[in-house]
Amino acid sequence: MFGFTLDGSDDGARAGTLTLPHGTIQTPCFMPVGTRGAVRGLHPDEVRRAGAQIILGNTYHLHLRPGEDVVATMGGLNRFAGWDRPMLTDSGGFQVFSLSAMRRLDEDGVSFQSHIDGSARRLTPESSIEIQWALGADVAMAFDHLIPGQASHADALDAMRRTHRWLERSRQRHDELAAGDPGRQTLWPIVQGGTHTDLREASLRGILDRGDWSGVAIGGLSVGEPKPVMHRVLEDLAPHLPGDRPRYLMGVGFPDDLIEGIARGIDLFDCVAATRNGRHGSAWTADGKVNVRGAALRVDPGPLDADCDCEACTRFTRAYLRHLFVAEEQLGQRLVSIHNIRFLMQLGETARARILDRTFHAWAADWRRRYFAKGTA
RNA sequence: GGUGGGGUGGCCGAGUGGCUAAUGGCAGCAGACUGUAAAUCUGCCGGGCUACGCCCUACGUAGGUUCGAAUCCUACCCCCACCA
Repeated sequence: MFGFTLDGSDDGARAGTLTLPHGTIQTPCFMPVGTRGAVRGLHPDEVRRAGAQIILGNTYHLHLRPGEDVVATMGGLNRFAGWDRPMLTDSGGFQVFSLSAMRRLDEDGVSFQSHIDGSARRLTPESSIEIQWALGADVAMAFDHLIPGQASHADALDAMRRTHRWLERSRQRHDELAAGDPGRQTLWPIVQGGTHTDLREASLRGILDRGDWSGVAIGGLSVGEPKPVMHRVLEDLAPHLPGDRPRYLMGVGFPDDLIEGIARGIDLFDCVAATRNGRHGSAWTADGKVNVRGAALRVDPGPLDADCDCEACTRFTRAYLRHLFVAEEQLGQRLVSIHNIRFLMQLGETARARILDRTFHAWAADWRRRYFAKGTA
């Protein structure tokens, strides 16, 4: 039910096939984020046509609204959201980080003050797993503690150890729930440890000591640390990660992050930037970023990205997309979101092909040169 | 024709003697965004410079009062409301 086969590799870069209850996924692959059970602004068919193979949901947000009981009653997250392919739910661990101003952390778990109505909400490793089980995604994530990229060794150590303890509890609860239905959902652990090599390795060791996981996630990156540091962490980790399991770099990234991640053995990515930046009028192209609201596009008859096959690029001009943004028509936000998702999906698809014919690194070098040439990325 | 109100930077609109190149908002321009508290946020926005400072031009027009005026006075032009 949960499998991963390596279809090919090219000096560290990997191409694989991940099997999940709702379908298979060809990697490397970007996963669009649908925090509240919807990829912001988009119809599931649009997300699918952009090439998405799997999307995310979020434990904290779906727990607050509509509540996992509602989702479970309505047949689970897939049916509820009209998405019949694989899904993954984040544990709420990221909200411990992003909502740090309105939560209190203790050893047992985290107490939030709801960002919606101020009410008290509590997440523990056990409750996060219970919520995720009720939501019913193919992959559940362990409840982790991530910290800013500048965190000290001491703080990173503390958070890493807590993540270990919480992983133990997450796994136990998940085992209990999955005992009666082992093919329903798998649980993935998350490597923490900040920017510190010894902690990253210790984190991974602690994870591998605690079970035989069907996938391993790397978290706590792209949270304020310089990009070269993230690259170094990935390089530190690569030799120690199980070769026959998918590797998921959480919360990353931008196009160049996908290239760098893939080059260092990452198989899966997720990031809100494709849709958020899309809504904000920033589009990715092979030649770097394009500010869709910019005056330069006023009468530009060309497509956003000449090499892209998305619904925005094959049908509309840059001038029209700019007009939609200037006029604040929602269609603009949707089209650029679609484009950005498609752009990252295409990146994964092309990288996969290049890995399989073992020309990935040369291709990546060309890609970087072109992407950064104009200095807009 | 009379009475009253008003004319401020691309637009709307504060400001009623110095701290005003002039609050705000809009429009315009540029930028940010990485497991989504984000259809959000930030910066610029009269002109010119040997620019973290200086110089010019500016609050309907023309004069005047004053050390100093968008702010006070006079005349004129225009707009609005009401009365004839």
